[in-house]
Amino acid sequence: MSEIAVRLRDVVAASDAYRQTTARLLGLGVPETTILVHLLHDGPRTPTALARRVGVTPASATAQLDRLELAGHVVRQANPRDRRSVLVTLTPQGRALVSRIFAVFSADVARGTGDADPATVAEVGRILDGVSQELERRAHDDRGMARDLGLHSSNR
Amino acid sequence: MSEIAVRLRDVVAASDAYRQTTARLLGLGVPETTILVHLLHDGPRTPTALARRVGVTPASATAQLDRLELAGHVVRQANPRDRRSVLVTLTPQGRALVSRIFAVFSADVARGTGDADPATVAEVGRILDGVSQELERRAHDDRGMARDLGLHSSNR
DNA sequence: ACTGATATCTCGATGATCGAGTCACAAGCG
DNA sequence: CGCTTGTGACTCGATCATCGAGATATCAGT
Repeated sequence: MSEIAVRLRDVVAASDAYRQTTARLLGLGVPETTILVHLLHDGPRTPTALARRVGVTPASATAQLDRLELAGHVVRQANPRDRRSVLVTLTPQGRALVSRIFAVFSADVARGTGDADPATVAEVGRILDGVSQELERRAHDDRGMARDLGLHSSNR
Repeated sequence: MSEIAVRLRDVVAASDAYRQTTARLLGLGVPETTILVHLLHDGPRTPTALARRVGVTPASATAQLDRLELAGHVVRQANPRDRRSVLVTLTPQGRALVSRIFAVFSADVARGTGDADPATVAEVGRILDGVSQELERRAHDDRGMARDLGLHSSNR
């Protein structure tokens, strides 16, 4: 149980280093690269939604998207459903780039998992899914987190 | 195989949000909190070693350690083995704080794993261990990463 | 002793990020 | 239909963390 937590800590630390290296080699920032990956898997999104996903303010997302757009990786399109908002979509070039990024990551992960049998791999996937959902849920539960961390005062 | 990579992406994304929330509630930055966790599990370390672990320059580590020291979470001690360097160690208060942080994280992870049987959990731990080692190794292999990402130009 | 490498810190400058304010549009109300 | 409230994106000024380079001290090997 705590075994898994320790391993996860190491995986997250390794992922940090991995993402930094990837972003540096591509000449991008880590948040920008994270945005690209989210766009690949989630489809077109508004700047505000991306900002929430990456954990920055919408003001920062504007600047990051400016950089990505200047580099030709994304474009802003009008949102037919809501004329206030903008849909950020990957360009073919951006899609090709992030596909390559994720393919390399997938290959590295597969190399790391070794030769586990498919049933075990499926089980691991199920467990990881539960963990990510729980962590995501907790990350937005300020009240509960503050309580469990032993903080009496509420916000900021 | 790619199944695991997708799950890991979600786990890392959730961890990002989780760490941001934790740091914010504690009145610390994410890098500072990361330093505390590393100190808990790895024992006293030099500023340079911590900087490498967290992925910042030693100059930034100096400022982060200043903040942590000011808050009373760590102290700098002379290194008997090398008088150039400094050993950063947790204060009792800092140790208590980061223990609480990790205990909460562990509980959340355990809640996320659900009621998997011990054998499966052990297998998951083994696989995660392999993945973190592979990612760590790759993160420091600029040459190979650049090649696999399809970049001809070498450095920076 | 000397040389090159390493560790830490300081300092100035750069740059990203944030908060507040602005404008445009949406949705719900009477 | 007007009116009000809420939401989305952007701009701007200011702040703050981070970086690169330099200075100092120490180590290790010749």
